[in-house]
Amino acid sequence: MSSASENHSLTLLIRKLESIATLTDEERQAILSLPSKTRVLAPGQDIARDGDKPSQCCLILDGWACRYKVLNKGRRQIFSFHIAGDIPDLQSLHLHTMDHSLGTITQATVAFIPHESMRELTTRYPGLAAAFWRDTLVDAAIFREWMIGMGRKSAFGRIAHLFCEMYLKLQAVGLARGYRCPLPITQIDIGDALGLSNVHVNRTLQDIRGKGLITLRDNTLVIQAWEEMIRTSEFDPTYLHLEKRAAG
Amino acid sequence: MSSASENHSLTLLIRKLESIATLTDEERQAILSLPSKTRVLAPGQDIARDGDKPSQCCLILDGWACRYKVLNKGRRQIFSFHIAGDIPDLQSLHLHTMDHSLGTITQATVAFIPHESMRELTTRYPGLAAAFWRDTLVDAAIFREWMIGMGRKSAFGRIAHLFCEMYLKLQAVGLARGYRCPLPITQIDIGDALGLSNVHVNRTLQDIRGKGLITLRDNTLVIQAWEEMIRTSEFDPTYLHLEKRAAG
DNA sequence: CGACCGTTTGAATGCCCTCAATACGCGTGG
DNA sequence: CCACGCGTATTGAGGGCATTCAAACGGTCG
Repeated sequence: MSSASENHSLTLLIRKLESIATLTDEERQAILSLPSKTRVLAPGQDIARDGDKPSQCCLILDGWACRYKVLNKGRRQIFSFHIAGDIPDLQSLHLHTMDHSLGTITQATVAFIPHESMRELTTRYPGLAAAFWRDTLVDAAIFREWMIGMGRKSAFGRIAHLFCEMYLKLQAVGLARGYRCPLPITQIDIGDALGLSNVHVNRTLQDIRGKGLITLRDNTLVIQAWEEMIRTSEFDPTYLHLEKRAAG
Repeated sequence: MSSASENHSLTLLIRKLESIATLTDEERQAILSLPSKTRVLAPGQDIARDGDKPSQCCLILDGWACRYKVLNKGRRQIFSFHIAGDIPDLQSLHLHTMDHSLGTITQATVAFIPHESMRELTTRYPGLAAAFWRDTLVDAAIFREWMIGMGRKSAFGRIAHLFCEMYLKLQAVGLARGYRCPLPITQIDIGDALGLSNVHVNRTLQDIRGKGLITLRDNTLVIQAWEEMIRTSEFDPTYLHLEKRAAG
């Protein structure tokens, strides 16, 4: 939590924003001077809960998180998975009441940034406001793509599509290469994200594995047949709006 | 298309923004001086298509539109329905390539505003940028709610939830009252929005009607048992983030 | 009137769910 | 060091919600 290490944390934010926008030196400097507090959170810990009115937002530095909502009878819907560089509750800057929860999946390191500072920053630097705005728009684009899956695709297509998406997202921030990436989520998580039962996720995974398209062991996913995966899942990366390649 | 009528059009935009934010006189004036061209579009006409790179965005003045994407074998997913006051392709301001299409459902009157003008406006007035940003965030919140439906709710719950949502959205802009609202969409549209076949939508509608919860005739929806509707569909309006009531 | 689109109904199928039990992996504690 | 607990993964069986295919009905428009 020293000033030095906090600046280092915010470098990750700069890198993320530069993967979707062009920043001036002044804007970069402004980001580095954001106040932030870094915390290490245990797996399965909530960062913000449905109904909360947060006064800060969080930048994920390491580990995985997800946004979700719990319904009655224990049903759960996961809306998104988040990795290093993401600000999963950026929306709370302008939607003051949380309409869902945000929690860690793995142990995670996160940096908290006060809303007040973010508001000053975006008011002063319209270019940064646009970059952050864009980030939330990509978020929404991913929601739409998941809607397609849940509305119109088979379990096979949904799971394959999710794997392609996560691989590209991780690759974009240098956390994946060679069709290999970490995937520290359970089959229950996958089911809750895609609207499937854990039983059916299991059977479908066996199907995908059996066709030789992927391997998935020890929280590591290897996509062995990329072309076939994107074909059967109708995956088109346009919606991720990855205009530039981040450094690996 | 006279200057006078265009200013009148933009009054609707001011009213919409004031339902989610507070504007200064200067900001209101700035919106009124936006250039715009008004067009009347036929039903089923595309405003922007998947893959397009629009240079303007559109404000709906009258009629209904929807965002959607077509997959192979004629499958279609509708992401959202839009009514007067909405700017359904506002995202194109910062995501330059359309990852889905936008089209009319009914005959519709829309005002087109150049991206360039929107960018100047949001750069100059951070408060307006925040208001527009907030609008896209509410959009995303609605996506999340639809994901819950498609992932975890029955056809009955999904349809009932959609009806509650559309009623409140219409009420917020003065287009509905007394649990009665226009609903100019086909059962096919409902199915494509909620991930159901038109056949099952039809049977489920009969079920909902049979229970005396609604009537739906001549493109008019009447919610006869609001409490029961929100209970069975687990509808909680928080996600719409309607902080203020717009004038009726 | 005929064409067309949306609605309605029937029948058969199927994808996925629920319930249930077993197996596996891992960390904790005896 | 092994037993135990716990969460996850796996397998089996049965059932249900929703789908697909098909056909008939109804309203609107040219």
